[in-house]
Amino acid sequence: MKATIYDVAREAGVSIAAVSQVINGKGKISEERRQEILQVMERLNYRPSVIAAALTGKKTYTIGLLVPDISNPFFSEIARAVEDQGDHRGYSIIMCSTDNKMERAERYLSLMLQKSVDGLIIGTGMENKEALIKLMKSIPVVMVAREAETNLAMQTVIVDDFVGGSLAARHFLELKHSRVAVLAEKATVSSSRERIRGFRETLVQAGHALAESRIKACEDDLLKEGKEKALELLQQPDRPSAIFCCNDLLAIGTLRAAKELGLRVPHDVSIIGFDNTILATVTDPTLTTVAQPTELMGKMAVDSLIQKLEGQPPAEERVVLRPELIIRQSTAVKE
Amino acid sequence: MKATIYDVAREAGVSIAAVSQVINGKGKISEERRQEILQVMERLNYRPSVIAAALTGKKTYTIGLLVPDISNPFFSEIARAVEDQGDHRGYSIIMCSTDNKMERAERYLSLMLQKSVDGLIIGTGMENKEALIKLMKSIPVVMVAREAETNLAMQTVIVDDFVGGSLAARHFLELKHSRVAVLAEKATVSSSRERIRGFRETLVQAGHALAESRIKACEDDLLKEGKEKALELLQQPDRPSAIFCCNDLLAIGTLRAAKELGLRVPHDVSIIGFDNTILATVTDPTLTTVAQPTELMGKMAVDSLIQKLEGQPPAEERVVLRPELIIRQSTAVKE
DNA sequence: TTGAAAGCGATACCAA
DNA sequence: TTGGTATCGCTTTCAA
Repeated sequence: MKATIYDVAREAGVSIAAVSQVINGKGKISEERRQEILQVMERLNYRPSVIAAALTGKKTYTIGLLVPDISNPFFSEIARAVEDQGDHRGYSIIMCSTDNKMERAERYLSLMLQKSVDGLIIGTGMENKEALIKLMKSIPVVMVAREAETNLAMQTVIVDDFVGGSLAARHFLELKHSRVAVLAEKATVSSSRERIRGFRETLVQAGHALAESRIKACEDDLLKEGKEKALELLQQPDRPSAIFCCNDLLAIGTLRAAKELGLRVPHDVSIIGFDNTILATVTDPTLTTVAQPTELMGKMAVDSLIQKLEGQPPAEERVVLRPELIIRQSTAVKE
Repeated sequence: MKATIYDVAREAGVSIAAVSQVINGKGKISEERRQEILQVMERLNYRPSVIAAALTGKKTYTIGLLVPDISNPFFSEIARAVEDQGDHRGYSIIMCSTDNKMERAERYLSLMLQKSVDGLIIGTGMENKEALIKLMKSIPVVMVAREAETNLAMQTVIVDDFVGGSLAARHFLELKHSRVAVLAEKATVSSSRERIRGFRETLVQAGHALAESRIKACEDDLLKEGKEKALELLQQPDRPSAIFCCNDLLAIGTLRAAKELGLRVPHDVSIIGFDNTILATVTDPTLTTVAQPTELMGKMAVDSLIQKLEGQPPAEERVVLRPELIIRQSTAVKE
């Protein structure tokens, strides 16, 4: 069996209180006793139980991370950054893929609460405002890469999606594309909405319109549905000469649709993605995409959460990072 | 504050024991009382604390998952499968990226033990045999996608890496390539070793050799180092006409190296990857690769672990799945 | 069928 | 400085 604090105390001939003190480095203890106890701990290969400590009010040093899908490269990159910074600060990460399903998200949230995680990093939509508000009363939360759907004050680390969409539109305009379309995630995904808004507004300012029929949204399997919807867009009368995709996965679906229709990218149709995941660098052609500072976002989210956990003065509430357009081969001047 | 079992008991006018019984559905309780208590629990929005329950000997319903890197698509796909099946069976997943560093792995392991996870799924190398043996005495472990480096009996869900390497070699041979090279992960990674062994053996049986100088290994950043080492291989005198890469990331590095040298794939050099991640489907050209049944592996690892946790008769100890060669565009008959 | 009480492993307060 | 002890929230005998 694993050694407990009692075993250590007995072996060392002291009280458990003494042992607890050396574990936590608090209280007064003679250096002599401390060393003795330390040795016994070593000998017994003793490791204090986080569970037991948590029961007395200490933290579990565990953070819950909610994302739509850990196997989506964007989120696995976020997850890696979160894990690294968490580890660095002494916290472990429990991962939860919600598939953008509110039901899954809520089940996971309730579970995280039961498991007494110290805090939550949420990178998935939270449509249920009330649930979020209630949640925040019981546990510190920071949003990452997604906006909270409430007007509640809450820590958020995000990229400026509006600007991101605008960047994409401007690039298309510079390349003389005005007959454009958008492939997005479903409307409940806040980041997609903002990206579209930025995209459209920039278009409108330049005197162009973006009809609703030129926007298609995908529910679930981004790759598969993305291709299907892209196929629809590319077969519309007066085919768009450029498509803005709200993430790299969708852009790949579009790439495939174009190929299937015998359209050349960027010659016949230009494509812009979003996220700048590893995928964007390996496709054929490589993807012009709007980059998010993934690593930084993960790191800042963790720091922001831990700051809250440790009761330090909250830092900036909203951190809005700048997206950046990475121009590769999937975009070109309109023929 | 969160409601506790005491709150429920008081509100319902019963003892905490009674409440505990309805939580766990054990013991004898009149249906009437049960309903009353259930209602109070509902009203107080009571959720039993996993922490407290765990302290009394129950499980934490948490599994630790160790992989080299959660942002490597192969492992994020495994992770997703593990998470889904875990969730399905009522378990949460704590993720740990080890970067194939024994030091990180051991730190994480000790941490998982302190956090009282119920079991471990290990998908990263465990070079330290003794540590592994000791580990297995204190907690159920199943290996996934990696062989344990001990002769200890342990649950393992793996693909036949030897056959995988052999599949690659056979494909090259059929395409008349005999001047071949290998790009691998470092020698401590068991899967790479086996793949190379299978590759070489098949080559040898066909009367060809594979010189040590034709094998390069990467330590860390697979993409970056992969490209560097591939560059070296492709600049050797008597340049290899085909390269077998031990995973898709390395294959992409090789693709880049080839491009940098102005070599066309597959015209000038054929490339085979391993894993069949999403990456293999989007590259230019798309990658011929050896596929692993990722989803199945994740699922089986979880089932196997939970079976152990729940003290059921252990199923098969070693599950060896068959890899499959997926032929795409990165391989062709030698000129 | 119900409840009192003894742990589980650690923390922290209070005496000594 | 040290140690005794109540406590955290829950499970589990064991009597009643």
